[in-house]
Amino acid sequence: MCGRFTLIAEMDYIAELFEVVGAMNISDDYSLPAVQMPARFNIAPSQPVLIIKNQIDVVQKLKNTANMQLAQWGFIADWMKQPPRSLIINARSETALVKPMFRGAIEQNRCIIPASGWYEWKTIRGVKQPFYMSRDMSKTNNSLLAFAGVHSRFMAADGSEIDTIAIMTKPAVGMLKQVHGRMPCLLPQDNFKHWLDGWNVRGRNALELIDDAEVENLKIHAVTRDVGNSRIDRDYFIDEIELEETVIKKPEPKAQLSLF
DNA sequence: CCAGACGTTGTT
DNA sequence: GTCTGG
DNA sequence: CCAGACGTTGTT
DNA sequence: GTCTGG
Repeated sequence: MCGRFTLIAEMDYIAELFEVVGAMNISDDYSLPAVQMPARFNIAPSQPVLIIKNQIDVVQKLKNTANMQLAQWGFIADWMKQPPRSLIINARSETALVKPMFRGAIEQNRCIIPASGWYEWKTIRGVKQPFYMSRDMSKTNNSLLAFAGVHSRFMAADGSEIDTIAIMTKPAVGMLKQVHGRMPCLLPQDNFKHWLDGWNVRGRNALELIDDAEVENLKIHAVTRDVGNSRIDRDYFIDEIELEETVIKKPEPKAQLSLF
């Protein structure tokens, strides 16, 4: 699945990638970047994430064009009176069309979450070893990935509003299966516009925009277990480490003794 | 009819 | 084991 | 997603 | 809001 990721690119570079959908990252008075975000090597659930979504309630000239903004990672449906007791960080693409929680958002409130890569943990001989998935720059000239997401504006009991998102997931394909059974849904740049168009593209058609071709251009490597602590964000979290060292150091767990 | 849920992930 | 915080 | 807490008392 | 269980 996708429960931790990175976004390392310059905001200008991200904005450039999303110019195809009209996202410009400028404020309403055109004087400043609308959103700034430092390089992030450990984006965790509950934190603010950068998203691209279509504007539906702004001035007419920007109606249904995309913009960049921040949203909280942890989906809260707009009809909920209270946030769910545990964070909803993912939405299964296989079932989102029929789930009460996601049905509205997959039809009308789709968004894109730009990412430089993501982490998955695999338990190897009792050690929870994180791996980092990112683009292999020898196979592509664009470092950014685009996760498919759903968005919801939640109004809390006190009247305050927050934008929330979940990242869509699907069964892992190709080499990703070696590490984990599920993966984030990826969108090619050509499909950004349709994915975001909740007016003209129905949910079932939007799901067909998810594309596995990008997996061929990914690389996977083991990284430090320090990344598990979401309170820490350091650039070395994405550095490749030798898997043997971390796994071999730990003693083999006691063999399971048969009771019979 | 009302009350209560509404989600995902993993499981050496 | 289970919940909370990030 | 993982890491870390998980409790009470009385207290200058 | 909408569905399920009782």
